[in-house]
Formats: sequence, structure tokens, C-alpha cells
Amino acid sequence: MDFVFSALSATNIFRGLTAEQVEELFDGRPFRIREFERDQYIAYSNDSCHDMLFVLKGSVRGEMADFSGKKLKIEDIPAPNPLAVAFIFGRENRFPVDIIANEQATLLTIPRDVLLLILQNSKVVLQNYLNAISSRTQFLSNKIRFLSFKTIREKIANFILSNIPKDSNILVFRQTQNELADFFGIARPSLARALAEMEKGGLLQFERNKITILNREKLNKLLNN
Amino acid sequence: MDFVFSALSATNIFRGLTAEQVEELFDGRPFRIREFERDQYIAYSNDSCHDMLFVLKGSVRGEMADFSGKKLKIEDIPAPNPLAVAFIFGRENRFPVDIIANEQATLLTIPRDVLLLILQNSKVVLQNYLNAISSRTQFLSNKIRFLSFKTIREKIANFILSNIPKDSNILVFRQTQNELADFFGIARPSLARALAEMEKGGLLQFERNKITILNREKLNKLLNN
DNA sequence: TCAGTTATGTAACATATGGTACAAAAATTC
DNA sequence: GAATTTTTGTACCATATGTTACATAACTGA
Repeated sequence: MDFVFSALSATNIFRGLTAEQVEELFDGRPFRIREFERDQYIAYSNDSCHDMLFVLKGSVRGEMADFSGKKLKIEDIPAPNPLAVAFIFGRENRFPVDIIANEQATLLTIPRDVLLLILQNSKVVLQNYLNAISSRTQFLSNKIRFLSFKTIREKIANFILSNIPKDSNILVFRQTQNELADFFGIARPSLARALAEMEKGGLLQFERNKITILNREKLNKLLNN
Repeated sequence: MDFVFSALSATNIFRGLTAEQVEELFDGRPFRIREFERDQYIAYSNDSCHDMLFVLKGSVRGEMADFSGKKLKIEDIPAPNPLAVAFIFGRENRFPVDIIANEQATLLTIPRDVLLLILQNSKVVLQNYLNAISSRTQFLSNKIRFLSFKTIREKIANFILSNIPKDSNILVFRQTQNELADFFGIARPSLARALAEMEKGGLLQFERNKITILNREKLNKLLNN
């Protein structure tokens, strides 16, 4: 049972506490440990969600099921990590995804009420929890902001200006053009073409995975036409 | 000063408490009231965010400033409502937007530490707060899901299947096609054309603002090509 | 060094969507 | 109910992006 608390103390939610302090916080309150086999369903999309889950061992994935039941997108969550932090609370507290074990996995289940008690009893955990959920919101906000750029050139300009060091005009990206194109949700040749056109237009120079900004003004302008 | 607590008790964060109970919770802890004129800046994008804000009177707006400083998008927040619930916590606790008064407005400022204390002292407020921030996450998740549909037909299929009553094949929408097109982020004639094509394909029938599903199968298929 | 593999640059074509325009239909106002 | 405004349906064209294909360049492992 010891490993439960030490695994928990390694999560972002209980960060800053020792295994002993975590154990103290639980103070004998109920939780459940469950084992899952590879490909076993842990929760179904649309299930209502009363408990907080932690992956203690192994890893699980979230699959977005669609109207006809076919799988769509995947998110992997390795141990030790909390699961769906934002879905226990909120108006529609249902799982938006199927949760499935990638391999033999150990999960911890904490009833929402117990979680609430813990949050009230530990300022550290409360702050960690708020941080986690807030970071997620901010992550999603950025994602939406990114998706709101319509043209490929806008996406490129946004990517460059967001990732380039403040004191330099050179950006070297680690991804391949293919990965970048996937990240942008566009086709690879379209990315190459757009870069080539921007080069022709005197905005930048590029060579494989190195971009040099030539005209920051114009790049900026692209983003608020 | 009474109106402060009664305004607060009308927000989703203090819902369920009377003005007196809210006052008790504050227990003399510090907060600040500030007045703003129309078009006055309340916070600048990228300012770090130490305090929670409540709009007590009037209304404010969030404007996303872009790299070159020009405005982009707008979100209106009327009184009485909390402001940027998710930005006080999290990794990058900075305002992602400029906050500007739409009219004469009264704002309440609560230091983060005081907020944390209140969250620990009131299970109701804590739960409300978690609900608020979770709902926002879920809202954003749905938004992203929606944005991930690329073609207009996919968007339409998703819209129909999400909004149609379970026991019926008829969807009547209140918006004009123009509003719907804006919501989808597409041009109005493109929406009309897509609907006409789907009608030709035998997926649905439509007439002004009434859509009848003819082939639910095919609509489903559109969403997981 | 060489052979094989992967990544990149580019071209030709197909297609989806945006922009514009306009007529018909419906709704609104007087 | 006539006049005006808004909404809808549709056509035409311009353009951005996807698709496919292929040649070249860079990388990788023996």
C-alpha cells in the first residue's frame, strides 16, 4: 500500500508533499485500487464521472468516440498522472472520451467528496489542483487561438513569432516539415509551398529546418489583417 | 459596502450563499473596489495576474491583442461575473487579453491568497469555483472538437446530430443562415451550397431553417471518414 | 563508401471554399 | 396592402489548399 502514496506524491497534484504527508491527508478515507488488463475499458464516454482517477502504474489512453461509435483521436496518459482533472466538476460531469488501458495498469479511484475534503485540508494540494486545471484551460485557449488562424501563412507567421528567441531572427525547428504540417493540420507540400512563397515575398529566408526572418513587420501584419 | 456582498452572492462563484454569509467569509480580509471609465484599460495582455477580479457593475470586454498590438477578438463580460477565473492559477498566470471597460464599471479585486483562504473555508465556494473552471474547460474542449471538423459538410453533420432531438428527424434552427455561417466560420453562400449538395446527395431535406434528416447513416459516416 | 531510406523542393492538376452579384422569397414596417 | 428590408437560393469566378508524382538532397547503417 505504501507505493500508492509514493506514486501519488509524484503526481503534479500532490507535488511538494512526501508520501507520508499524502497518507496523512487521506487519513483513512476511502479510495479504491483497481487493476486493468491491456485494452480493458476503464470508463466509457458519456459515463457520469463521480470519482477522480489516478494512473499509478502502466498507461491509459483516451479515445474520442464519435456519433457512430468509431474511434477518432487519442491522448496517452502514463503513470503517475491524474485523469480528466476537469471532468469531475463542471456542469456536464461526464467523460468526453473512452478511457482504455494501454497495458496492464493500476488505477486509484477517489470519490469526489473525498477529493473535496483533501482540497480543503491542504493548501498545497488545492493550489496544485487549481494550477493543473488552469494550465489545461490555458493550453486549450492557446490551441483555439492557433486554430483560429485560417491561412497557412498566418499559421506559419504565428508559429515563427511564438517560437523565435527574442534576441534573434533565426529559428531552427526540430520537427520535420512533415511533423510541422501535421501539427498545423495541413498537407506537407502546402507547407513547403507557403514557405517558398513567403521567401519570394521577402518575408523570410528558409533552408530545410532553419528560418531567418527578413521582415518582421510584414509577418506581424499577416496576423491582424 | 453592502452592495458588494450582495453583488458577489449573485455571481456563479458565490451562488448558494447569502450576502451575509459572503461577508462572513471575507471576515475583514482585504479587497479593493475600483471604478473605471468607459474605454479605460483595466488590465493589459501579458500583465501577470495576482488578483481575482469581479465585475460588480457595468460591463467589460476582453480583447485579444496580437503581435503587432492590433485588436482581434472580443468577449463581453457583464456584471455580476468573475473575470478570467483560470488565469490566476496555472503555469503562466498572465492575462491573455486586454481587459477594457465598456462603460462606467465597478470592479472588485481579491488577492490570490485571500481567494485561496476563502476556497478553503467554504466548501460551497470551492465547489462553485471548481465547477466554473471545469465548465470552461469543457466548453473549450467542445470548441476544439468542433474546430477539428474540416469540411463544411462535416460541420453541418456535427451541428445537426448534436442539436437534433433524440426522437425526431427534424431540426428547426432559430438562427439565420448568416448567423449559422458566422458560427461555423464560413461564408454564407458556402453554407447554402453545402446544404443544397447534401440535399442532392439524399442526406437531408431542407427548407429555409428546417432540416429533415433522410439518411442518418450517411451523416454519421461523414464524421469518421 | 555505398545502398537504402527518409526528407525536401517543386510542379501539375483537382477540389473546396470565399467573394461577388443578383433575383426571388419572406419578413417587417408603415 | 404597399413599400422596404432582410433572408435565401444560386451562379460565376478567383484562390487557397489538397493530392499525386517525381527528382534531388540529406541522412543512416552496414
